[in-house]
Amino acid sequence: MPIRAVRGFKDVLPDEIELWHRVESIARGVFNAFGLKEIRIPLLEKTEVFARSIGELTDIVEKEMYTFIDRSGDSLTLRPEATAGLVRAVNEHKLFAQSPVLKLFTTGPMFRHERPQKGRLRQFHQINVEVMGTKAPFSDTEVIWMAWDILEKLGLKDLRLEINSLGCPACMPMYRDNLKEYLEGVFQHLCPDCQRRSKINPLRVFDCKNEACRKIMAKAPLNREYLCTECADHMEKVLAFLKTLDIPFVINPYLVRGLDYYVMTTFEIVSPDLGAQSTVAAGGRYDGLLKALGGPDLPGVGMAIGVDRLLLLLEKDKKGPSIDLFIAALGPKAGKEVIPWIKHWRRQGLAVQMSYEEKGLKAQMKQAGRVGACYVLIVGEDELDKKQVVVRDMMTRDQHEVPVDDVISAVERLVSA
RNA sequence: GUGGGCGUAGCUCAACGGUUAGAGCGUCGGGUUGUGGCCCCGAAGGCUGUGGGUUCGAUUCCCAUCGCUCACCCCA
Repeated sequence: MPIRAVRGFKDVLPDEIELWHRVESIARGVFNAFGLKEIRIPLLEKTEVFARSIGELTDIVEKEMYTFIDRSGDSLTLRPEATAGLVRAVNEHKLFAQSPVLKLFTTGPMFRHERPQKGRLRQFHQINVEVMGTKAPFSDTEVIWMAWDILEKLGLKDLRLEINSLGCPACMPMYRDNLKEYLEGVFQHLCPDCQRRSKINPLRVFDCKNEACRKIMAKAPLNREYLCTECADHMEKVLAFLKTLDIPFVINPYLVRGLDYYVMTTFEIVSPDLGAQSTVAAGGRYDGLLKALGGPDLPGVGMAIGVDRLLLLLEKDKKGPSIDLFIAALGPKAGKEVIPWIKHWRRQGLAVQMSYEEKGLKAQMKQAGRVGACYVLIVGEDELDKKQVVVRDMMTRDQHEVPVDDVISAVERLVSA
């Protein structure tokens, strides 16, 4: 049995890499337009970074983290998400002292020990955006806008933006208490799952697929009735900006985030083509997070795009590899003669290949075709005797002779044309 | 963690319980002794995931195990 990759960890093979580059380059373009700067942070953090921010009682912290004790006895964790570590970094380097508003992005792998399924890997990749230092509703909208823009530029169809306000520390507890009270009243009528949920994460009961639970929850109190005027006002402005930008949305009063630090605006962008794990991008506001990690009381809003899920939605276009020039050298003498030329062309940045093995011309032509060579240079004993080499255009199948002394510039002219 | 589906060539898949487990694609070679793609011919490539059991005989049926996958849960 050959050694396999770890469960839930996937290789990105050469055939797929072009898609990754496409996603990354479009995202970078958008971030540049929105004035974001990139930050790169470690994959490993002290466990408390996540425990204190995500929430001790969340599934992520309770049963999904890759946590271990290292050789010096510290409890470390492979990051299950980016925001906590990023906020830690911002705090540690006092980046908020440089400018009142920080607009940052980062990309990379996250790790959660879940059962793998479609759109859910144990190592998965996110593109993260964080805007810190402002409570302005427009910053919420801008974060959503970036996610929407990237997905749209990638040509995704049928996306749905769902949005909700969770309320702030002033009004959220009021709603939670009321909901809990309601759930306690109907407790024995709920399914076992919901009985559990009602204690741990009461909002999740709204998501239950059980018919009886749904009926019960249809009469449950809704959070929008409990939003304080500040939160309601904030939400209204965020939505108004979305309308101005022609970004369609639906309000989903049951939308919850799985991380404790979220307040007020929360959103998801879902695709109908993804199966059960349909969220391509999601995010929200986390005003208390910096403070919770021992920093100043600065607000923040952010989002994450699930890159692996996004890639499931993109068409793989199968245009194979392509290089500028393939050199078919026949015989050991030609093989040697050609090396200084290759050195020169590669220095110029041309993509040049030749066969490692001494093979017949037919085999080399075949290889040239496979690697997608635009031109083939045929160099054999005959050519060297005549001081002429043959240049073949693989598209038109035309070929002509070029003097050996002129070959370097002749090829450069052809390729640049 | 729980449940369903599936494990046969590098890939996609065939094979009523019955000879030597096949095909397409890909790879390599030949047809063309120095010219790619199309065509024709040929070759290499398999412990049928693994271990037990039933049977005269198992890729096929049963059990276990491992892996993949989808869903629950949860989330990007």
